[in-house]
Amino acid sequence: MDTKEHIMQVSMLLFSEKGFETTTMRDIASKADVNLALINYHFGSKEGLLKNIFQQRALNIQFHIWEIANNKSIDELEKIHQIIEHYVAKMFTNQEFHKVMLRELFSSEREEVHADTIAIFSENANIIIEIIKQGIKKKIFNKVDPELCFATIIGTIHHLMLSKLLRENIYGGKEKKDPILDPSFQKRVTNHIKQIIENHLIPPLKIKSI
Amino acid sequence: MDTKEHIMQVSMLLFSEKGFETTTMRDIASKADVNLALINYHFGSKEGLLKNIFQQRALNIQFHIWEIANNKSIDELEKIHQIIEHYVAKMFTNQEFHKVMLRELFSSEREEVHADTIAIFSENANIIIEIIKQGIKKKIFNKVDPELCFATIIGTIHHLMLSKLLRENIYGGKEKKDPILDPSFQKRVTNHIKQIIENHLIPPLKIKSI
Amino acid sequence: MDTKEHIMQVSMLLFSEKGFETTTMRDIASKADVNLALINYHFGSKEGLLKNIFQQRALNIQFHIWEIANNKSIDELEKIHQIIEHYVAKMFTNQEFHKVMLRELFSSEREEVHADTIAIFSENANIIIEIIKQGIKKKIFNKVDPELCFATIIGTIHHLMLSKLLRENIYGGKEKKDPILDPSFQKRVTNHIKQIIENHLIPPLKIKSI
Amino acid sequence: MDTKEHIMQVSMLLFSEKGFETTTMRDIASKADVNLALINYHFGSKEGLLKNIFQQRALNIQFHIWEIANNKSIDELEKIHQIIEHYVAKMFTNQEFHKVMLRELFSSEREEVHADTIAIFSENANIIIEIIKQGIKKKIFNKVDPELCFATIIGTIHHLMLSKLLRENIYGGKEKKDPILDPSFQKRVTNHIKQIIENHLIPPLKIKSI
DNA sequence: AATGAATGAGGATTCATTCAT
DNA sequence: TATGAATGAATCCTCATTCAT
Repeated sequence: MDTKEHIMQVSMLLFSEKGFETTTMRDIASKADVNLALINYHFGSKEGLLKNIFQQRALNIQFHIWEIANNKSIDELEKIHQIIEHYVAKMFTNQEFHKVMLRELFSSEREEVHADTIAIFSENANIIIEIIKQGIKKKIFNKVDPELCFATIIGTIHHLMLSKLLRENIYGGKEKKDPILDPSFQKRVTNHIKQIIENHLIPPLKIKSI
Repeated sequence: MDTKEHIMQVSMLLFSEKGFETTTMRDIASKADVNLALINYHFGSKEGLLKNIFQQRALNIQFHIWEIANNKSIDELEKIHQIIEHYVAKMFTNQEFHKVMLRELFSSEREEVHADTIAIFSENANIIIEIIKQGIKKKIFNKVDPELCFATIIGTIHHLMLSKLLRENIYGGKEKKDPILDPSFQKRVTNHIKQIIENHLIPPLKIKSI
Repeated sequence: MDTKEHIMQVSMLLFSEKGFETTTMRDIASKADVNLALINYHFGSKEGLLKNIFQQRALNIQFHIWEIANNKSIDELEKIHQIIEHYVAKMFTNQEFHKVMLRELFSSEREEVHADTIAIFSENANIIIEIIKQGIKKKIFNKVDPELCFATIIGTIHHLMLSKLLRENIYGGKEKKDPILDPSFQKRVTNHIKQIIENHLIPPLKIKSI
Repeated sequence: MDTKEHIMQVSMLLFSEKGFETTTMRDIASKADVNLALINYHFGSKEGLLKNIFQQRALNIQFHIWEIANNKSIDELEKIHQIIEHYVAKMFTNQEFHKVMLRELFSSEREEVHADTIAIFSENANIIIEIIKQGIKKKIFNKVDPELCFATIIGTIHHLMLSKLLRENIYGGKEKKDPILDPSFQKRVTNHIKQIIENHLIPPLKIKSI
């Protein structure tokens, strides 16, 4: 269905901009230029629409993380690096969807969607946490706090998704321009996270002697 | 006015639990056990109520950060440490208010409130960023990315405020118990952020030679 | 058309269970397992479907009453008896249709259908009323109220069609079981109406002794 | 509340004319000349309005029947006569309410209301049935079918409530005028039911001999 | 300061129906 | 004959707000 996909695109945009409750069915219908009743025809309800959006997208995020984790030809540090790169890239290119997802992670209003989102999210978290634990076991990594390392990685990225105005003010430089679409900003963020995590994980130069 | 304060307390709780749009005036009136019309009488409107909550609370956060920044008897690293400690403590003890604030940081629906929140937030951000820049200038710190260091500090903390269910799943240990009220968790978080930031700011090779 | 007939059967069942307005086209389509648009294709509209159901069924009820009325080999009392028997039998075996009919008799919403139903019904009423008048004229019957005798006959039967729950409560005995499908209940009802009407129509003093 | 009572009056009229589902909240609001939202304010929902109407009225019907049943100074036949008189009078003067009630007796859509109505109705039925059983035991009455005697009494009355058009056609005489407001018709109905029931209950052959 | 009643705008959803194929 | 998509009108209800007291 072309129309169905179109409605999902439009509503994802609106949900990401205005939030779920603030976006009305009329908003969606008018922006997508379809009949109001058609949305209910295709998705059953407003919440059904949201669930549909999630089902379609949520899984493929998970898949790539899993692939990285199971790549036997790279070590734990490289895995973490690749995951960071992947996460940042996904968030920056799929902003709308990830804003919607972040909203549902935050808000527990739509219980079912909330629980589902948390479930997917937790699985990814555990993959990353396990990699770190493995690195510690192998003594490649310091004895860090694996869960909170995850919190730092994902928290840093999420923080940058919070608000356009915030990005303009803090990360937009002198011109206060939203850097989200600037590819060099994406690189800057990736590097920062990689380095701060590496500096924390890897023992800082133990045997520097003559 | 005792009643006024009572309404603000109750509504802050509700806003933090259910979000601003989902919380109705009737919810507030019934939970606060006051007449519906009285809320409008005191605060003018629902949004007026929100603004009132912010005005009352937002400033004193700012004040303490500013105080730390201007404490001439401590160096930049110590300033960063104290700020991290302060932030974590505030967030954990004032959960409700900070959830509401985080929501308004995220959502741009109520433009004025959003802008005000961002403004306050940005000021705090700049204070911290300036400290880091100062540290770099003094060559106490590495040449890190000051803005993104702030993103990491605040992002890590905010991530832990996102959702009770998330905390239970990822940070709740085997019993999956929300650790937010556990004082040792607060300590754990503080230490993690302090260390990860320190490892990143301070040149790894300090005295490691003969 | 097999499909057409099938749709009518299914919709009659639904109309009798839930009423006309409460039954939706979707209900019918899904229960009959046909496409929604097909119903409109065949019957023009929801009301068209109802009319079709009536046209198909209503006439043959009338016919039999008329036949009994014109049977010259039986007297008026016997005619009344046969009509009672016929009515009760029809109502009990064709419950669904008669519930729909009773509904339309009661509700004047769909004016045309209501008027048609009343028209058919009134004709039958008049046939019965005429028989009673004839009996009075012939002095076989007492000087009763012919119209209200009809009201009693038909009212008693209709009362038993009102509600399953009512039948269970009042006529279901100790086990509160709906007696409508029990053939002995049908006999009991027939006998009761026959007797009460006979006791009223026929002069009580039959065996004048010395 | 005067307004509340007014809304109930108006909606009872509309429900009796058009039925519950066909009557819209807008119909009620406009006919009662009140704001649409006010109805929900007072009654919570459309069904709440219906329930309110029932609660207010249903009980006092029951009370009078019970009083008659427990009057020790009159015999069973007199009790039946008084009940018939009472029922007919109530139905004719409170047409609207009784039409609404009859509708809910018939329709099982609003389950709770249906069950409540049946419950009240069944209680009244049992009072009457018990009187008849008592009469049979005392050998004042014939061995009739007590439940179906009740069906006849109430069925005859209900039949006359079914439809204005029906009354005009069958009971309206030559001018086809709805006799419901004609007091002589009420008397005629009362007498008919009294007689037909008496003829059935009381042994026909009393002392008719020399 | 406080209240119960009332309001108007707007919410999601459901409905019978129609269209294009 | 049959269908999936689409439509417009109408449904009940909820909301923040205001009014009179």
